[in-house]
Amino acid sequence: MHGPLRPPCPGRRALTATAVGDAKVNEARPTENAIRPTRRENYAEWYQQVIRAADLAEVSPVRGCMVIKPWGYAIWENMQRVLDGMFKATGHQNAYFPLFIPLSYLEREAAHVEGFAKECAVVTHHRLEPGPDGRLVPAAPLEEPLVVRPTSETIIGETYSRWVQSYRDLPILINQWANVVRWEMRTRLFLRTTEFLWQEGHTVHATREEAVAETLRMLDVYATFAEQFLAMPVIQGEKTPEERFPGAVDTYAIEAMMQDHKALQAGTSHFLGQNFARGCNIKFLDANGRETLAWTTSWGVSTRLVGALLMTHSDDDGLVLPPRIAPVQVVILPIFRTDAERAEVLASCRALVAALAEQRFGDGPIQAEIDARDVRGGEKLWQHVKRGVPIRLEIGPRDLAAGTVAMGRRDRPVREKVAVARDEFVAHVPEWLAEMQAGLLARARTFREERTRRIDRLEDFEAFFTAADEREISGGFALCHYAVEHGAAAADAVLKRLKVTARCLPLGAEPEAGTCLFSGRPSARRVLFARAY
RNA sequence: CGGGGCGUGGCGCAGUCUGGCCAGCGCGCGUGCUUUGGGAGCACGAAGUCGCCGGUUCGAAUCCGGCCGCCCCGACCA
Repeated sequence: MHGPLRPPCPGRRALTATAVGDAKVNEARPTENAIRPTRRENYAEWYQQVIRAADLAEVSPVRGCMVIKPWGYAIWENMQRVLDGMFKATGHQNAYFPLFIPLSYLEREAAHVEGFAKECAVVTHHRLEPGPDGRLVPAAPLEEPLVVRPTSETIIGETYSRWVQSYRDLPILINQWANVVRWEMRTRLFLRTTEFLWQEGHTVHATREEAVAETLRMLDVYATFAEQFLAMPVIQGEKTPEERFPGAVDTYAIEAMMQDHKALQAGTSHFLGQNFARGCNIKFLDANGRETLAWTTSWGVSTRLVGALLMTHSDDDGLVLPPRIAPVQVVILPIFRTDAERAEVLASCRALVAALAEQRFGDGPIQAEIDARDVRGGEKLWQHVKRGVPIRLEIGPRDLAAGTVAMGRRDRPVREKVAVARDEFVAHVPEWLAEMQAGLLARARTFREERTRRIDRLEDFEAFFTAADEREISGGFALCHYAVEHGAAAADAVLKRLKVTARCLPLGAEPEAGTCLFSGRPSARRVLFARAY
C-alpha cells in the first residue's frame, strides 16, 4: 500500500513512498471556500451557485427554461452514452416519435389526461402575420390543437397499435431520447424546468408477467447506473397511489438522498397494465387466435440526474464529479514563464496526455486535457476545482527536471498537492480513479445511512423532521409502518405540516408486522418517508 | 392564480422617500507595465434608451397611471 492517494491524515503533510518530494500543503492563505453561501448557510442558494461556478447551465430568457452549457451538457452526454449502452445490452432499440401530440390522443387514457392537462403547452396556430401595431400575431388556427409532448405514451401507443398485429410482433422494446415540456409553476435548474431532456422507454408485451418483469428490470438498470457511474446510492421502491404516474398501474422509482436530507426521485419505471393498450387500441392475436389486449411499460430518466449528481457529491468548493461520469478525468495545468519553457512544458504535457490515453479506465481511455489558456495559475486552478475535475496536475520546469507531476485530487482538500513520479502517475491513475469512484459512493452511502431511521412513534417522527435550531438541517429517510390503503387520510395533516411525503415502498424489504404510525391499523411493511424535491 | 419583493453598463448594487450636481460604486472586460508553482498589483480605457408606454413639470432613474418581466412564499410536479 503506497502512493500519494492515502495521505495518513487529512490536512497534514502526506508522505508517499514513491513520490519524489513530500506532499505540499499550502497553508499560506486562510481556508476559504469557493462557493458562497455554503451548504449549511443556505442550501438552495448554494445549489444555484455551484451550477454557476461549475459553468453547467444558466437560466434562459425563456421563462422556466435553461441553457445547458458545454460542461453541463458533456456530463449529460456521458450519462446518455452509458445508459444507451445499457439499454442496447438489454435488447432495446432507439427510435424517434413526434414532438407534437394531437389533443385527441392525450384524451385516450382518463387518468393520464387528468394528470397532465394542467401543465401542457398547446400549439394552436401555424402562421404569424403582422398585426395592427406592426408586431407579429398568430394566424391560421389549427383544426386540432397540438400538445407539445409532456411524455409520449399516447403518441407512441397510437403508433404501436398499428405495429402490433400478432403475438409474433411482441415484445416491442424501444427507447427514445427527446425533449419534453411540462409547464411547471416553479422551476429550478436541472431539477424542474419547463423543457427538459430525457429518455423514455416504451415497451409492449404479450403477458402481464413479462411487462412487470420489464418494469423491474429497467428500474434495476437505473439503480445500477446511479450507483456504479454516478456513485449515487439509491433505494428502489414502489410508489404509493398518490405518487403514481397518471395512467400507470404501478410506478416504481429510485430515490436518492441529497445533502440537505431531502429525497430526490432520480428515475421512474411504470407498469402500465393494459390501460394504454385499451386507450390506444394495442391488440394482438395470441397463439390461439384470440384477440388480446397488450401490456405496456414506460420508464425514464432526465437531465434531473445532473442536479441529483450535483447534490450528492458537491461541496463548498463546487462540483465534485465521480471519475466515471466526468467529461475529463485529468486536467493538466502547464506552468512556464518564458517562451522556451512554454514550448518545453507543453510538449511534455502533450506526451503525458498521449500516455494517459493508452491507459484505460472504466469503458474507455483516460480523458486528459491541457489547459494552456493565458489565465493566472491560481484562478485557473480554482476554475477546475469548481468544475469538479477529479484530478488536477501541475507541470512546470521543476517537474520536468525532477520527472514528477504535482497532483491535486477533488476528493481531497484543494490546497493539498502531492508530488508524484510521472511514470508512477501514469501507471496508477486508473487505480486511483477507481478508488475515488468507490470512495464517493461509500461516502454518499454512509451519509444516507446516518440519516435513515426506523421510526415507530409519531412523536419521534415529528421530532425527526423538526429542526432543533435554525442552523440544523433536519429530517432524512424515515422507515415507518404505514397502512397505505387506509392510512392516507390519517397521515395527511401531519405529513402536510411537516412537508413530508411517502416516497416509496422499498423493494426487497423483509415483511414485518407492525402498526400504522398514523392510523393505528395493522401494517405489513415499512414505507419510506422524506421531504422531497 | 393568491401574498411579498425587485427591474439602473456583462454581473452585483447605491441613488428614488425629499425631482435639478457629469448617473455612481464594486466585480468583470480591454490595453500596458510589474508579477506568475495557489483566487495578483498599479495605470489608463471601453461599456448605461435607468424594464416599456404614456402623463405631470422649465426639468423625471426619482412623482402619477397603465403594461411587461424576474425572484421568493403557497397550490401542481421527473
